[in-house]
Amino acid sequence: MPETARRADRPADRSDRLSGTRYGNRPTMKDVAARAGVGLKTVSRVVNGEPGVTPDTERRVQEAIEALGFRRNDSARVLRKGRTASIGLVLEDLADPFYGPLSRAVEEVARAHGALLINGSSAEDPDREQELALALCARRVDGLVVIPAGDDHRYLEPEIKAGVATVFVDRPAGRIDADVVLSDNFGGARDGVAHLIAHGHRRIGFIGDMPRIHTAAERLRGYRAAMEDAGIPVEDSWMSLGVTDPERVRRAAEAMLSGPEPVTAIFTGNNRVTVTVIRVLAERSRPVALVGFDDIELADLLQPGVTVVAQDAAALGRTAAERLFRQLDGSLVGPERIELPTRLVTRGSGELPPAG
Amino acid sequence: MPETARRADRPADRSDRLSGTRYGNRPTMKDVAARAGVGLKTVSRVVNGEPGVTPDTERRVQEAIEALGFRRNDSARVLRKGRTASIGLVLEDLADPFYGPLSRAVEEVARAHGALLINGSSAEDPDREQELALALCARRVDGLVVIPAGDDHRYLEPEIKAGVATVFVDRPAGRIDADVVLSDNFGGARDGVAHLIAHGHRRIGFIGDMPRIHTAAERLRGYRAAMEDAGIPVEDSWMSLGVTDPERVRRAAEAMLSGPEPVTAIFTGNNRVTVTVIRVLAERSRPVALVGFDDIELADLLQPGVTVVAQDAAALGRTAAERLFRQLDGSLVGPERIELPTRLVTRGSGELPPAG
DNA sequence: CGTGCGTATGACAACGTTGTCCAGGCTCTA
DNA sequence: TAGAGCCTGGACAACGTTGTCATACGCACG
Repeated sequence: MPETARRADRPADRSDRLSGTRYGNRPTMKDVAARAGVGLKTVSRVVNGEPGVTPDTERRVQEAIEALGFRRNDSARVLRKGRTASIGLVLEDLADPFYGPLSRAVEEVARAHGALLINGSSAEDPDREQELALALCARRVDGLVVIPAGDDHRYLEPEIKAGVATVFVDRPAGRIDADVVLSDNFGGARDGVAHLIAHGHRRIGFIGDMPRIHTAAERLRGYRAAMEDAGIPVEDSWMSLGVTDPERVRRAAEAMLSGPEPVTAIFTGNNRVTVTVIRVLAERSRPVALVGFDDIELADLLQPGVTVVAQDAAALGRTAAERLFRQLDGSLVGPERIELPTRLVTRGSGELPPAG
Repeated sequence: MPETARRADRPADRSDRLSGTRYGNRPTMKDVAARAGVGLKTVSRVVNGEPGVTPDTERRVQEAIEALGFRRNDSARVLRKGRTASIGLVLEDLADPFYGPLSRAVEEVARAHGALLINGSSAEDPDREQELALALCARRVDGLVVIPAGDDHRYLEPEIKAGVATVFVDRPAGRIDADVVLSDNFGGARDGVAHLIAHGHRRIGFIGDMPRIHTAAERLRGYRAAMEDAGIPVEDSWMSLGVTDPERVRRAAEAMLSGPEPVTAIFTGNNRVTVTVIRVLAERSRPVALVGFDDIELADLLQPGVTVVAQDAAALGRTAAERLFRQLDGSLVGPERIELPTRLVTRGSGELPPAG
């Protein structure tokens, strides 16, 4: 059945919204032009605020637009103009409180540049990250902000070569040379652990994510560095890696808190781990010091307040997005790695002296 | 200067990325066809997995696609096909922890239907909401999930008429008839306040947002209803409306906790207010009961644990998105209002007996 | 009064894809 | 072996917009 016939026929078909292939007979510039009795291009001029239209003509066109409920089809516009004024954000999990502010910051920068934000969660799955990133490229986003889930981003090479501005955040890109914005994970962790050492701790536990994740590896490295700087040999039983789900974190924490020589302090490698460890410690009578990487909400209201190494998620997002738009300006020379400082926030749990 | 000339010229121009109007010479199906020595449509068939291509031809095409780094231009596809396989989400603030899970839930449903999610924050500004929603319509999203900031949505009428599926979440649409998915704000608040009354409280304070916001009004109504059911006359000094920024919440709370007849319990109208009130109460020696609307993270770890009326943000998002895709299926009859139940989570703060 | 110029307007092609339709070559059967 | 029918592949138009270019008109000036 030809398209045109379908348009006119069967207006009462109840599944019209879907089966009507086109956008339910949306008016086009041609329709507006016909109604206003002007040429197609004149409508285009009015819609885009281009000069060279008499006030009288403009008024007629505006009336027609109003009457028909016309709205410019940006798909066609994009096809013609080449740029979409939209950027993509691939993150790990929108529901994670860390990414809310980050995402919001990216959005604000995009908005300031007149661009929309399209985003999706990779759920920490490299394949899904790739699928998502390429889908965004197919939509011809002008740029891409990616929080890597995988560690090989060569699949983006053709896209970058084709002009898609790309910035990686939170974790570095894998096997390609690209802009990266990250927190000083190493320095932050080192400072946090040094803080515990400064308060007299020597047996300090570390619970973090798999070292295959860059941030986790860096934080572990910071832990080791601080211990080494203090001349404290690290025992294997103090470290628990690749552990994030609450049950395993709980077991790991309990393990290092038991035995003849339990740890007197714990450094946690991310917010989810921190929360679980707080629960474990709350059930114990003997006080254990705690410093966590990433801030958590209400950390100051707990007893004791939770000392953390805080990252500025919003600053990460903002910096990345700004860098992306500067790529689009063409005002950047080459890929760069930007590291943002972390901040140690002391609230009590990190200042507890060693017990036992 | 003609487009084609520009393409080829000045490859070394350092602002190439921007000034090159087109997508940096991206290969098209035509290019792939030429390289593979086949017709344009054959490439289209291969890309879309349509039948009618010999394995040998398909292989040649695939090789050409690989070699050129071709990626289908979805803008053109959308223009031709009419549907974009993307939906828009207009929410209040991505950084608000309430909207993270909601947004994520919408995304999951979209993904299950093969659609992408484009979103933006209205920052509680009706004009910005409208601007955003219409921008999404210009992109020809198939559907729109809106968390209203304003109370007049007639501007969406032409869009809805043109076939844009639309669902409002968390707050009802203003002045148009549309699908709405919300929490039982009235019932939840009433139950929460009744809970306090059941524990012996009579002088119960209420701190909430401006009643012009639907959810705030409903929660206030729930508060009043519970009090009335218990035969307790409400004094004006117990209620503080339109107060959300921390400083003013603090003053409001302190005011109702002072004087000759202070309240012995407080019901807070949303999570931000709850958090501030927790801080105020933490500084006081005399225990004051507290029930908050919206759950907050780590609420169970505080002393006492915070009793809340919890909404299921993810369920709101999921329900709305599913309803949206059912609109697109054409399997729905008319607009409907769906109310999801809330859940009272007792953790201690709401079970404190009246003091003084 | 004619020429020249500037401004308002419209005709037309192109953007990259997909749907329609037709041609040519093949197989299968009578 | 010829004709019918099927399968593969390609030519072409269309989607709605914008950039380019040509035209027509009005006005000032010589």
